[in-house]
Amino acid sequence: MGERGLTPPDSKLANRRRQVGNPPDGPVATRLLSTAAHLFWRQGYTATSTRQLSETLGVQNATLYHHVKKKEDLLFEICRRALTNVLARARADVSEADDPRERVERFIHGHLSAILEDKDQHATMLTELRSLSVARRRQVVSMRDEYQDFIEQLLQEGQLAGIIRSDISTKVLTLGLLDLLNWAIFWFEERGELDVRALATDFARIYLDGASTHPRAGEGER
Amino acid sequence: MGERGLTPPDSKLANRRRQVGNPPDGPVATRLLSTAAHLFWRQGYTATSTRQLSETLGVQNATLYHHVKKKEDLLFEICRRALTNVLARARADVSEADDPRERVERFIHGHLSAILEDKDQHATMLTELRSLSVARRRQVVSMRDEYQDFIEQLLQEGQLAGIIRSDISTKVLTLGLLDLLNWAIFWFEERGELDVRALATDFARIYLDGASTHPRAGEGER
DNA sequence: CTGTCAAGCGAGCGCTCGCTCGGGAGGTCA
DNA sequence: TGACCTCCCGAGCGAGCGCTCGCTTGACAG
Repeated sequence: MGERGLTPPDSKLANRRRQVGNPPDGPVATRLLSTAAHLFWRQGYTATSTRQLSETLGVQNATLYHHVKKKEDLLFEICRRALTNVLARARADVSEADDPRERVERFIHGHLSAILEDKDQHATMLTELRSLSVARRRQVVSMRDEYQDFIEQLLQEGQLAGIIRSDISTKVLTLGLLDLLNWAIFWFEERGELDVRALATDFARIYLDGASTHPRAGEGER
Repeated sequence: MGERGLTPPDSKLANRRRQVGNPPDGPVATRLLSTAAHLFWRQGYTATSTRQLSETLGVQNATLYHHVKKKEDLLFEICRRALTNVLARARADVSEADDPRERVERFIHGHLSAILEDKDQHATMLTELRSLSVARRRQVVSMRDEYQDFIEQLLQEGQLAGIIRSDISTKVLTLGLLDLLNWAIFWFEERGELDVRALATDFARIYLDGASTHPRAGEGER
């Protein structure tokens, strides 16, 4: 747009910008993915132009293409990292406990922390999958399936141990849990009255013990 | 907006189109919103061009603009209808019962049915809000808030009646429930082994009674 | 028979998109 | 010194975007 008027025609432009610290600062390469994720999440992938991205980074549009081959590469890498992160976090947290119920609780805390502490990345992965090419989408989906299998296994362990109900299929239990957790990303506020740990505790209670008081209506007192 | 398209007294217009051998059939005005919603949901709002939309409808791109003033009008109308629908459905279903727990169960069934039976429209509303202009987004968000208040009230009734736990804030209980229900839209398959009613029953069980087996010795009581 | 109007058309305007090109500045190292 | 590399730049290409234009067609009311 009107950015031509902001930057004087100066050959030492790059140097000067680095000294003065015009944009956010730090090498472009390190800020690239997080900046892209931020814009993609706020505006959507297709609605974010490479020009806006480079402007936010404080470089020319052409410079972007020194670091990346295509715009889509950014989205792909964001999705890949998001899933790698959350899987690593979940595995680590779950492995810290032996009790089946505690393992589920730890998963809930780990998953929620992972996605809410890097909302841009994870939200982009959750909402912009369809903008990837078929081949790459397949790749990401298979990573997502792997993650889903991990949770399914976790819940199945619980079923076998008798602490997770078996009258609902593991699949529905898994997808329901992911629904509950993932989409807090849409409304959770870092600065709100609720912190991540408290929310995770509440969600663990709702998911495991239910929103109703106990014992269940229809069984016993009323 | 596209309110004008209440279907003219079906003339030989459809005939003419049928003779020429053009696509799906029926007056453009009646297919406009559902076709748009379908494309928006599959590909995203920004990624769907007006040319692709008109091509799907079997008309020239210019004709589209006889029915609609701007592309964004379509998105706005889709969001408005989605929220009007789901609110009407929830109100109707809930009012059929007096028992607080049964009211919540009916809400779950009604909400899930409403969104899964018109996935295109509701999914578009859920995922493409950010593409609306500020003023219109505000309008849709306030409709959404109204709906959320309705649910919050429903759950609060339950809390007062003593059948919904009070150690978790009504807000979190509401948002958790909406998370659980809404995002089934991403993975639910019409043709799958699970039908909407069965899924709603499972989700009602998970939400109200929890995924763990009962009773939980010692805690969770209130 | 005529005037009005919804519905649709082909062409194309002004603009932005993703991406490319040839080249320059500065650092490293033989 | 000079060959090479990384990082960045200004300029701009072809394509596609949302949207508008002047015009035609067929149904129908007076």
